[in-house]
Amino acid sequence: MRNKLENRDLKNIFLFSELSDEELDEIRNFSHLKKFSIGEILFFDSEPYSGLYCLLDGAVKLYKISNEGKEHILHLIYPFNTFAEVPIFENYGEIIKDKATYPVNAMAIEDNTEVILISAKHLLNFLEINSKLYLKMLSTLSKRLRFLNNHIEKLTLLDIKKRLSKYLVEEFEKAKAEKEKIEKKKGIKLKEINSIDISISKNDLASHLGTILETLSRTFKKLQDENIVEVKGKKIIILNLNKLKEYSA
Amino acid sequence: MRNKLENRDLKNIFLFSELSDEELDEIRNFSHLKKFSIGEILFFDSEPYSGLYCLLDGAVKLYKISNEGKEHILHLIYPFNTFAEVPIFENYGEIIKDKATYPVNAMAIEDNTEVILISAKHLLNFLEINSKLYLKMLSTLSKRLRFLNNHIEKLTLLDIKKRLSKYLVEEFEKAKAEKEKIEKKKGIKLKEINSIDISISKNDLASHLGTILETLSRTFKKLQDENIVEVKGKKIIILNLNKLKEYSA
DNA sequence: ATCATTTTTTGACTTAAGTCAAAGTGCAGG
DNA sequence: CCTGCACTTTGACTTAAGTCAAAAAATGAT
Repeated sequence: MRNKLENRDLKNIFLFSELSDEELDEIRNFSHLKKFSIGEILFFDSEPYSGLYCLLDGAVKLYKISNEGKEHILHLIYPFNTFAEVPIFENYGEIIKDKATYPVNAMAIEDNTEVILISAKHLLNFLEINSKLYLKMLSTLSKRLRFLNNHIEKLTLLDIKKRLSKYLVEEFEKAKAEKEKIEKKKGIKLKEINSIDISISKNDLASHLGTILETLSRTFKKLQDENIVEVKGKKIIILNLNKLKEYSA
Repeated sequence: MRNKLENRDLKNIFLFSELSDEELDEIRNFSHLKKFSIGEILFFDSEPYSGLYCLLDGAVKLYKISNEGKEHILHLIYPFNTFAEVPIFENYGEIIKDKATYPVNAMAIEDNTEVILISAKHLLNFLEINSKLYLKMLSTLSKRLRFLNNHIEKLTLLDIKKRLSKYLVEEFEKAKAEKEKIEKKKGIKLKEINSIDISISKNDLASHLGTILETLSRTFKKLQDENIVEVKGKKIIILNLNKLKEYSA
């Protein structure tokens, strides 16, 4: 629980990771901390743009909603990632005219979600002087582009069983990488990972995979019937990783 | 038909539009012209990355293919646009190690498609010295991100009738904007536009809208039966723009 | 523990879109 | 102006996924 924004909060953010304390002080001058409870809206799409967000704690979903109320989650954001950068650069110059809008809706999906809101105008000025940050920003946007590419590929070319399989494999790899990172850092050996903890609601997972809760439930059941996974609420035990990889290929 | 790359070719490209002749000469030093016939592949996804492309003439589709051979077109590229920028910045540093790959497949969809291939390493060096280009690059990527956002929104939240309606409205608006641009430039008055010429094959259009040819055909028929459009081969006459906009909202 | 509320699963049914095959149309080249 | 090939439309059928409703399970407060 933060009451005040500190430099060490900013240090964790890729974009700012190599800045000096003086530079971080400057960033803090045009940033401020905001807190949200689960379900609260950070911003709506089409809302006038106010600035870049960094997530410090909790989780945020970036999503679109159709006229009929159908939702699709484009991104799930976890701590130390930035989001809503696009309007800063899209029509540079226009941001000054306050005509820019957010490209998506953003909602906190955990309690005690803490974010920093960074003024777009000030950041743009800061970047101009600290041009080494441009490459970091370009890297962030490029990675996001590749992510969306892959996301579209999954949505349009794979059926739901394959999409879910792929999601599970990816989450599993992430968890393994995380484990190895901790092992290296602390020099200890942790026990082998054989399951995934789904941190979001099943509803949100369905929406991210481009389907609905019922279909997700049935798809989990299929994988379970084939002895590929075992579903224990939000814990998914991986029984046959190879088969899962086969499906997601 | 170009035999040699000239500075005036580069002038039309947003990224290079404000460079001096000396700077353009430099760019040309690490770029070269390539020509493709319809159906020829510029690059495959997963192929080692060689550099950024700019389209000078013709048209290119950027697409993904599933194991089963299903295709989805993510982008249609028209002259003076750049593509395949992502790998340059994604993991900066890694590009030197030649490990980067293209994120999509690219195929020429018109004869006499002419592109420039710009060496990634050299461009990266050039940008470092001409850092004013960073913002242009950020703008390009940001626009592409918004485009992909909208693309995903359409694919996941709209049915095919709405997707086609939206596509038609967008193409119509584009054609009108183009007309007005010419009118302003030449100071003349052109006759009102009431139709769209679809420049790509119906198959490619279907693939871009996330469907197949037969479904596209049936959907055109529905719009025609409602007296909203009239389909004359590749010419789509817009009979009721308001209704079309209503559908695509 | 018990009850109420939320979340998840299951069942029966509908529907949008895909598949496969055949018929129709148009257009390029001789 | 024909002929052949490619593109497009139409028809009959299948299928994956969505809808609606009810049952079951999990969660959490008292």
